[in-house]
Amino acid sequence: MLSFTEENYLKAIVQHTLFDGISDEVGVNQLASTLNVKPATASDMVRRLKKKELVHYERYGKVSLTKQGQRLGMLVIRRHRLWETFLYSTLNFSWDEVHEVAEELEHVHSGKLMDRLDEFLGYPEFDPHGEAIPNCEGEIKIPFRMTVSEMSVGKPCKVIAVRDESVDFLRYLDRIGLAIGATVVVVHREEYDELTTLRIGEKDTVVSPKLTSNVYVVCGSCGKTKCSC
Amino acid sequence: MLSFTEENYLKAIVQHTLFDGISDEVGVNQLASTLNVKPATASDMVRRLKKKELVHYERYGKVSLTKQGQRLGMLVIRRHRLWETFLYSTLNFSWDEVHEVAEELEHVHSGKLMDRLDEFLGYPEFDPHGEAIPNCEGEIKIPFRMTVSEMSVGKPCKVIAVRDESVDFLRYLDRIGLAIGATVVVVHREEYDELTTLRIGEKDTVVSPKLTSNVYVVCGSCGKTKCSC
DNA sequence: TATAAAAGTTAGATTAGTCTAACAATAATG
DNA sequence: CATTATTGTTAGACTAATCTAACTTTTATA
Repeated sequence: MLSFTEENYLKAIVQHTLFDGISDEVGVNQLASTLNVKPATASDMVRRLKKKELVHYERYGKVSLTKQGQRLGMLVIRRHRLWETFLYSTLNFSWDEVHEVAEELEHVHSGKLMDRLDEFLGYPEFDPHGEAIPNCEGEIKIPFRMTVSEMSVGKPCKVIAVRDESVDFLRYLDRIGLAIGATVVVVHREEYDELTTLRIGEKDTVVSPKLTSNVYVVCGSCGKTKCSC
Repeated sequence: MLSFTEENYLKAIVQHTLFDGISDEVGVNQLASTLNVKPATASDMVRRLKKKELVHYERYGKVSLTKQGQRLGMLVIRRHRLWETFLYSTLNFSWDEVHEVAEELEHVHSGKLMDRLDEFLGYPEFDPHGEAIPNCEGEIKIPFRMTVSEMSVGKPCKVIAVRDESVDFLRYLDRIGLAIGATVVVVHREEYDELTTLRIGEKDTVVSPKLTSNVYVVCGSCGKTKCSC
């Protein structure tokens, strides 16, 4: 049985290698900073995960997941996302409240519980932030996704998910009317300071690259990520 | 914020002092044995709980709860019993499966979550074992209860709760048809070996004092614990 | 009431997870 | 390519929760 800490490390490694996927490996310092621990701590822990055959790792090298490590990490994420969905759809939490509570619920180790909850929720495909929910084997289809920052000017597109789950970010989106399913158009992109003017509904809002790079969209006409509309 | 361990100690002290209530204090060894730790461990821990002002305690003395300790212990029990009810009524777990999972869920610290869950469940008064659920202040009406072992011969009575939540015990009850709400009659009580013959529905079953002392009942005619029917 | 049994404590060790401070290896850059 | 910056490691210390082994206090009983 994995400890909370071990599960959090695996989850963080999945995020860096599978999801934010520039590379399938991650550095110890990077890991330390996502987990809010000092590099020394992460360095120790990575060696412990290696001994348990959950990660591949060599001294001064990068960290990547073994088959088993990936499976277990994905199951933590499955639990997290199913609980978020439950809190949002069944208990009427708002989308900025669910993450924090799910951080605790995700460590409850009962496969049966998660399968029953999944059934109760009607086998949802996505959590309240639009992220896909892994199946009970820890498998998931990771779609190639586009952010608003990569979207060409004038082309309507539809919001399908958000990457950042922080309360501040999600409340900000609520304020400017940006929700999952909303249609947005990049009205203007200022090269000088990278600010983007976004049309959401009827209203134009100027947003930062920090925002645009955290909102995933598909083409508004064909619904695909890569299209020629 | 309390640790899992601290919460488990408080819960155990509540069980011994408030619920199994012969006395409002409990010994260190007794505590150690319910928590499956060595006396030395419990002795240390009790001193830590005292420093946090959760228990009253003096060297070589007994342990009892402070106001705060009792409140926090009762809230753990509230969470446990609400989750049990959720697992049983919403996710269709059987009554012998709920306890184990609830042991993990009870440590999720979110008052809002519990209040919303309570609302979702329709403010249940009792968990699947017939035990009362404390309110969000940690308060509860502890009824004076009678067990089958105290019931007089020939008098029909109704099962309202069970004390033991172990899988073995609950499956045994299922097998002999003894459920919450069932009517039972003590047909015969053998003084020599304390075995009791119980009529459950149409069938007579011989049971031990271990069983009879773990099943709570009320009078079958008037529904009260103390009656003159 | 003296002694044995039960209950409880203390000292010293262990493991998981964390830290700081000093050091070492690798990568980036003038 | 030498120097600096970044990244990662090691050593030593700390806390929470546990253990064993030896010891002490309280309680029960012969």
